[in-house]
Amino acid sequence: MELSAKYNPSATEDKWYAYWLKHKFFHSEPDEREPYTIVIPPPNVTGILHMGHVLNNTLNDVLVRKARMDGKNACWVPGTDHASIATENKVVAKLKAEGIEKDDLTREEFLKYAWEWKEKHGGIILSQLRKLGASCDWDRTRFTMDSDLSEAVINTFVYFYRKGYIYRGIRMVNWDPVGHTAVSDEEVVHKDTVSKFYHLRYFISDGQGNPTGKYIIIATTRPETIMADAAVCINPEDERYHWLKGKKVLIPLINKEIPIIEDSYVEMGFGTGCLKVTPAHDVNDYEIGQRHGLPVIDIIDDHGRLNEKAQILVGEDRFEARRKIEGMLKDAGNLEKVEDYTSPVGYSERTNAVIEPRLSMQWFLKMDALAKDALESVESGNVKLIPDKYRNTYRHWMENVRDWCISRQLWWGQRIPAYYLPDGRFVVEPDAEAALEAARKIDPSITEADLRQDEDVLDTWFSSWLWPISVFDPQKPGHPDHKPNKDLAYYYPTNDLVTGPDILFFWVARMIMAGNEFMKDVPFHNVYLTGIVRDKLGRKMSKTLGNSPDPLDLIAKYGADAVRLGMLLCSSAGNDILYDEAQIEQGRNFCNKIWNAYRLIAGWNVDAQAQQPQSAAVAVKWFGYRLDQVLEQVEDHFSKFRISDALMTIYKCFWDDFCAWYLEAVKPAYGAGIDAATYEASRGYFEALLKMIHPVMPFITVELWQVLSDRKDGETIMLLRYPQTGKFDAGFISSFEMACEAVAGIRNIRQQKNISQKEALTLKVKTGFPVSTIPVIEKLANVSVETADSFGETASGVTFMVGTSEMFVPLSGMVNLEEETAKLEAVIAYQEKFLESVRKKLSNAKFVNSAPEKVVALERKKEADSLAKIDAAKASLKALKGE
RNA sequence: GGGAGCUUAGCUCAGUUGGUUUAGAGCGUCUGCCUUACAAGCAGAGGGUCGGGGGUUCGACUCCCUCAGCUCCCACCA
Repeated sequence: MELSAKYNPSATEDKWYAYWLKHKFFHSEPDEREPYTIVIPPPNVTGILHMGHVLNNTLNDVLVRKARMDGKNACWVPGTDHASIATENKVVAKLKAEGIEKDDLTREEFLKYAWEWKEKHGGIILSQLRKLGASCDWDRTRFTMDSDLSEAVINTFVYFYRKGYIYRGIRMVNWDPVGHTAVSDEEVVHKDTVSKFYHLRYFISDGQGNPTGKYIIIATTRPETIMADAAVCINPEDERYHWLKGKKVLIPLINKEIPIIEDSYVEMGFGTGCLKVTPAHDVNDYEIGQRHGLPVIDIIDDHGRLNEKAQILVGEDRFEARRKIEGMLKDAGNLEKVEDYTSPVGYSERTNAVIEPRLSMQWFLKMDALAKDALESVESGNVKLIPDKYRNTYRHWMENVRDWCISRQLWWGQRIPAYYLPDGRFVVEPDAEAALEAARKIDPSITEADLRQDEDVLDTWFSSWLWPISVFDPQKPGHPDHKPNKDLAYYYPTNDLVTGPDILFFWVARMIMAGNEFMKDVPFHNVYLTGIVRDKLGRKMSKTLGNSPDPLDLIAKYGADAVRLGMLLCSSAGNDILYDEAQIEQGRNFCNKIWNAYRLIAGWNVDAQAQQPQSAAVAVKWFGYRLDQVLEQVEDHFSKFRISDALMTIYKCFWDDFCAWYLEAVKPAYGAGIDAATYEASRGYFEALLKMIHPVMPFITVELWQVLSDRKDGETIMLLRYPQTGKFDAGFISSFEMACEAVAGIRNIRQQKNISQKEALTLKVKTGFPVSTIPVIEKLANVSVETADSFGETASGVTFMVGTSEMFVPLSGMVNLEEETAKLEAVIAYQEKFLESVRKKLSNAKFVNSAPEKVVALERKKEADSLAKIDAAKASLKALKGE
């Protein structure tokens, strides 16, 4: 069989993915094995794959594939999130492009469009995950708006309502004027924003509504809201303004009279010390207003435009109004000055619109009890956050949590199951029928037509917090007493969750709450928090910067395995990842390395007559031990979620140990056959390595495993047991390492002296050097090794050290006396200095007395080794000089 | 404003209860090689006073204090 010198991923990936699907290798059903469960962080149903998904899902897949090969019943549940606000925005935008306004549609009509969009574009991301090799149990794919999952959400709402945790009330909420909905505190991103600080003159009223000549100056960033002012507030301690007490001032432009009030909230040192109080449009002002019984004048509508209550600039967008009112104030003589000012401004995470604090009727879920339990779950270690540093952040959040605003003024999502009677009272029931029944208990004359369901839907996270439960048993949420079905009983709690720290509170904390509430158990035990993928300059990936590559392009160019390896190489938990295409190239190069190792092995012909050369026997023995040693390290890394360390350990084992040393040591001469023992051992090692690499690089390992022997249809490497570590002889391994150092020493000499590898040399080693590995030195360095007590006439030749062993290569006529002398003198100088520092330590009584014996013994060994090296170098020097 | 974290080779990072030589890896760099598995490769080499300063200790990259720089999270100062 002719094999190309390069691995071609595109020829193999789709083929094997189809094979896996055909045989349902990813599918899991409860059985007697130990389960290993991961639920996918459900991507937005309309989302497309980006680098963050690649990182996250590669990590998930590595964990799942490893667990599967560890003999566990691995189940990775995939699915998508309906992402109410994001999806609704996309649908609105799409309709707008077609000339259809959402406002012109009924709820039903809009939802029809939305579902059409979902059917058409939804789930694209799931098919993209297949390109990446994700081993999800696709038969279990769920969507947060599947009818039974939606039911679970409604039941949960009813449950918490009956428990007294859900209430309705007028609150100052974060209004998103682009999404036309309230958003939760967590969905508001504060960013320092450059704006203007307007200093406005508010004239004192003469009591008849006319301005006197006196005025006060008020500093504000939002002059467009002055029409909603209800008072001007000063600090009661502020002597500068005592003369104002009891007076009234006039709002510029509309000349409305408002009182001066006093409240200690006002900082005397900030701004002018006078605060305009606008209860409808600022959280603090609202609270001041409450304390002083001020009216709430809401002058901004759902779209962020001034309404008729503003009296002026009606219909203008708030920012346009700000711009215009500046001129109006100036013309009217009310503008004292304008300064540049930077202040934190809240933005909507979803739409990036500036949040408008606004009073409205919303639904809230009480958080204190839920948060207390969720905090305990993490504090007790029942849920481990990896890395651990997030525990502090988590605690801080949980201890300061506020009630969760769960209603959204949207149509896409689960509609709140509250039904209003004509008189405004309401009932909360799972469906309209039950609602009617309940309503009739209040008023027997109520008919179906009298009941009106709440227009709002629930926050997306109010469905995704049930995800680890509802994907298995949608009956359970909302019914803590319901007996879990077979799946839920088997798979819950899940094992690990891989997600980004940005949704630690949105999602992770709330899943823990829901788990505690409905399952009396946490939803997972380990939360692996990835970093954010950035470009190599450290910038966040974004569409506007254009610095975000399309993962599918990368997969097409380098192969899925290369992309996976590239992402993982630099990803320690919790650290941001600086993405660089060079890492993907490294992944591709590794694929080629594996591929070519296979080409070598596959090209060997067994010679039944051939005896195993000693060099091969030594290498076979060594690599067996080495593999066990590496596996021990790999398992240790995996157990601590040090995925990139595990990966690098395997990478080096394959590239350095296996290819550079093992294969070179056992490789027969060109055209010669290989003995059967070495051949079988090599194939076995190669197969073991394929298994070790498989969780990270599923495609190439499958491709090669399938052709390594005759495989039957339905066989697969992905269900084989991961290699197990065994006892290894560490002493033999270090003897082999000494041999490798000797080889490197000779290669070095060859390079310096320009001696071809083909030219055989003699290597003299002192008695005591481990003889077992000498055949490997002879083969790899092309030398014949002689052992001797002393090197005798060493006048022409080069010495070097391997550890404390002295080595000598006779090279008549090629030795530069000065060079060799200088080298040896440098060694002696270095060692003497080192020896001095060691002896200083050893002569310190405090050190010898208080340091552990082990450490002291080590220092003594250092001393002895250093002495040996100095002696050897001095002897060589003497010989060199012919003394 | 409050809190957390980071600062180790040109780059990205390890460094696991303070002690395996005078600190490691991958990538990049430099030198020599197209040696019949692999030039996307092979062989070799160079590169760091562990951010600055102080302290604790027989011993500090590791613990404490302090200064500087960076990052993230939380936050209603108009």
